[in-house]
Amino acid sequence: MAQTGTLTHAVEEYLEAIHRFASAREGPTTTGLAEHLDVTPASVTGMLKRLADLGLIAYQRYGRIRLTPAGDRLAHAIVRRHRLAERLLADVLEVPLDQVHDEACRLEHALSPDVAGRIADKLGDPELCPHGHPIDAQADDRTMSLLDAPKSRALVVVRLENESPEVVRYLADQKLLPKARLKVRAREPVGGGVVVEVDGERHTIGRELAATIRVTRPRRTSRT
Amino acid sequence: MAQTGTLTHAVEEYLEAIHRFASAREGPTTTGLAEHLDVTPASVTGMLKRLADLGLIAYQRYGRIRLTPAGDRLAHAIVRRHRLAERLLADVLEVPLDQVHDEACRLEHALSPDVAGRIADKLGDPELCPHGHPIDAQADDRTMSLLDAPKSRALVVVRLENESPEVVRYLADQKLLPKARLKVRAREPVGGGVVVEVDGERHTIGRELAATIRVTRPRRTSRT
DNA sequence: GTAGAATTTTAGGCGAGGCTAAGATTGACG
DNA sequence: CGTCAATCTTAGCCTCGCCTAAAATTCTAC
Ligand SMILES: [Mn+2]
Ligand SMILES: [Mn+2]
Ligand SMILES: [Mn+2]
Ligand SMILES: [Mn+2]
Repeated sequence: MAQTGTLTHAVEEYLEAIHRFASAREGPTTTGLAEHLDVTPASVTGMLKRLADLGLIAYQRYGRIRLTPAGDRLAHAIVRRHRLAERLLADVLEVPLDQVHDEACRLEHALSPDVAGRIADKLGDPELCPHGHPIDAQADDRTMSLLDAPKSRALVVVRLENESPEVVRYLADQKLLPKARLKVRAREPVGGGVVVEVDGERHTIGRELAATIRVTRPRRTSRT
Repeated sequence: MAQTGTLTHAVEEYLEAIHRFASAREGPTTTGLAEHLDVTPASVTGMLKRLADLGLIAYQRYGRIRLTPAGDRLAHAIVRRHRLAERLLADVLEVPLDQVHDEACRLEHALSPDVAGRIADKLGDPELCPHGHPIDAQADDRTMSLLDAPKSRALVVVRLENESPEVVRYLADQKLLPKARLKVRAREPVGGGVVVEVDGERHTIGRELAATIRVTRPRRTSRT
């Protein structure tokens, strides 16, 4: 059983990745993790064994990958540090949004619980990271994927599941960052994209990308 | 020849340590580095070889350890990130001074040049770390060790060469942090300490500790 | 149900960076 | 100058985390 302070960066990175897949309701797979972490599937298998030995995941060969309660607790702590780091970078240091994720992904391993707490204090216990992910409790999720969203209804972007620099930069150009208001105008048939209207303009978002954008009907309270 | 982004944390940590010894006019030694880094002398020898292969230090068995120009440039960059991190922790996040060094010692490896630059911007290009070490150029050093300081003259603490939590906490208690004004009142004979008067009170500082406190005659401009 | 494709795991290997124990070198001192 | 303690290096070993190539398993389609 692993102790909080004793995890290597690699172990933390795997826990974080597994947690992300699970949160996105996507079963973590060997290949998926390999792509996400930019290592080979063989390396993932090796680490999965080690994580299982540490009691952080439940797993047997060729089987499902799931965090144990202990692994989940640790993963949450890591993701929390990541998101607090993102807020510090974005709000205090004014790092451009598309770089924020990658920078935080290194910082998260260097933040002590104490410093993380001080960041939260300093920023007034923010609820969301700059991409719209909750920093603390996962709460119940009333969002839907942009891919599944109904046509012609007012919608708000809640969060971006894909935080890579290219995606964030692209969506920033389209004004599709969290809090952006939009409507789905059309859906192109057979594998085509989603036509959205945002800020008076229409763009087409490809299926794969649309699937990673979570939206909701606007909350009455959020109309500033 | 090593590239900036390609250094491992361990290599960075050794460069930093070697740089610290050199800055403190103390020749870096295998044993000294081993103690500082909390590894065995044998491990240090192994790493020294690797650093020599990388062209970062000039060194041959049983010989002097010196940074090459390339190693020195990298070491400076690392130490600069360390001290900027310290200022961020101390000034923005209000981390207690005695913890600041250790936290920064992990953060320094996770800061990109871009983020380091933004910290410097945000803080208005600070000149000193919270322990009194210069963040950029080393400039000429007019300080002396408290151990060598003349009796009965007004002195100011410039910096603490030893930034460990115990030392910083102890000196904070004695009000001997940078900018503190003091006078040497006496020197105990044979290995004894230095009796200083600070803030109206007298304390005795042991030889070893006194040697790590750098002081100077007060600059006329610094009398606020 | 089975062939072929996709996925996953094993086997074997490597470099980084530690360790211990043992040997080499240096240097201090009588 | 020689001896002995301190310092430093070598030798041999270990774990972590990655790799490639090959084998095993599962999934998909017919
Ligand atoms: Mn990460
Ligand atoms: Mn985020
Ligand atoms: Mn460090
Ligand atoms: Mn400092």
